[in-house]
Amino acid sequence: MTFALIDGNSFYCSCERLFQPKLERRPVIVLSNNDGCAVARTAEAKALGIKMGAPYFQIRDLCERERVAVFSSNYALYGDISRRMNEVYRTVSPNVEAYSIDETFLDLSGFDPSRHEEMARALRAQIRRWIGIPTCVGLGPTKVLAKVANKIAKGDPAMDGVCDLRDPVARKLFLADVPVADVWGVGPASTAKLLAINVRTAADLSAMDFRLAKSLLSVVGERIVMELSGVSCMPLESVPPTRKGLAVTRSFGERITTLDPMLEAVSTYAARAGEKLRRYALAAGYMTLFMHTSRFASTPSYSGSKGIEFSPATNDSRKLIAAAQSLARQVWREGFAFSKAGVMFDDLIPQGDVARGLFDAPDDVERNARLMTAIDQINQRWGRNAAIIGATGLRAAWTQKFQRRSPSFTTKLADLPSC
DNA sequence: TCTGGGGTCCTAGGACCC
DNA sequence: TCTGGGGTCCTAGGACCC
Repeated sequence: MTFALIDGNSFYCSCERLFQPKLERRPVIVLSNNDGCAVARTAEAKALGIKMGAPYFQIRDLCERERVAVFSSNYALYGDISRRMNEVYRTVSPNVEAYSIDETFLDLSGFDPSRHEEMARALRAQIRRWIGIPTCVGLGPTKVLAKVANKIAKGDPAMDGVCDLRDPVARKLFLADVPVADVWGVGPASTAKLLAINVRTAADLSAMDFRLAKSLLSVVGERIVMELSGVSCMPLESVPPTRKGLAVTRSFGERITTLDPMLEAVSTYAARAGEKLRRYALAAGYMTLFMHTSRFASTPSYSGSKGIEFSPATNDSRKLIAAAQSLARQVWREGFAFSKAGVMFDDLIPQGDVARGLFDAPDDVERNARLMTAIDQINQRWGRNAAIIGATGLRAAWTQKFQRRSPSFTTKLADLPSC
């Protein structure tokens, strides 16, 4: 087996640079929703000491002083660029797994092994030329090793964007320099356990007795050890598995202290979740609503949630909104400043499998589905919120802040770049 | 006083990912 | 003043069964 993992360098930042080439050498960061934290940083920004997840208010002065270009996140743009990159990958091989918005695994096993590295370099050059995004590629006999290889390529400019860990001898040397915390699947809790028994590097971990790994880190750890030692046990998933849950949750732009705006917010989230469900042709059998105060605030804290079953399962926004409002009234407590709320859906089934409710006339089911389709089409054509269902909110104080959003260069006609 | 030995299913919570 | 928004998988433990 040979896996390649290709991903965009500082992906969100690179997307922002695409249309503003003058940013090419400047530090760039992209903020999370609500302009909360730094979630993407270019090499120049990392060099300034800006950490992943750093709250923006803590680094604002630094950013101004160092002329860091700061952007609110623009997921419409990043999603569109991501889609184009995957189109290019698929011209190389149909055996492609789009793992995340900026990472894709390719299975190169069908090609001549002596050409794998050359293919990786060619693909990288092609993405740079056609789409403009700089990338790195990791090659390995397993997914975990391809991930490690990719990380090594990122950290060492001398590798020119490609690291090949297929050869076991070379691999041993490379892995000895990789901290165990940098291995895919090894988080803070596992790192602490491993360091406690003196397993410090990826090489140490790959040499670990896999029964010990299992007792310490469960089957997840066992799999990682096997993959690191070159035994593939994580197959390429070219068909995405059916999703199990779906959520719409948001922090508020301003704290919510009264019930009405809360009802408005959760109704809006429920409507958005309805759109998502219909886009995937799914219906939900269970809904959970939650709201909580800020975990950073010193004011009184409260966190509450409550669920409700839908029988039959539904994706009708009006039912979702009614349920969200009813749950929100039950969870609501006076006297708190809420910072976030959300709706989550489980027990998802294909829309076509929904049993008709006992009291629904056959025509109703059809009619309701047509109404939802119509709303979705209007919103798709005329923009989100062109058609809304009563009680969902639009420009309220609680909506999020995106003060530094770039234009939607590729997905909105009005934002098309001009010269 | 002594009080079996399995199964299965479900859920909550932890850990990890980007 | 200001701290994201999604997901998945695994395990432990309780409920329940015979």
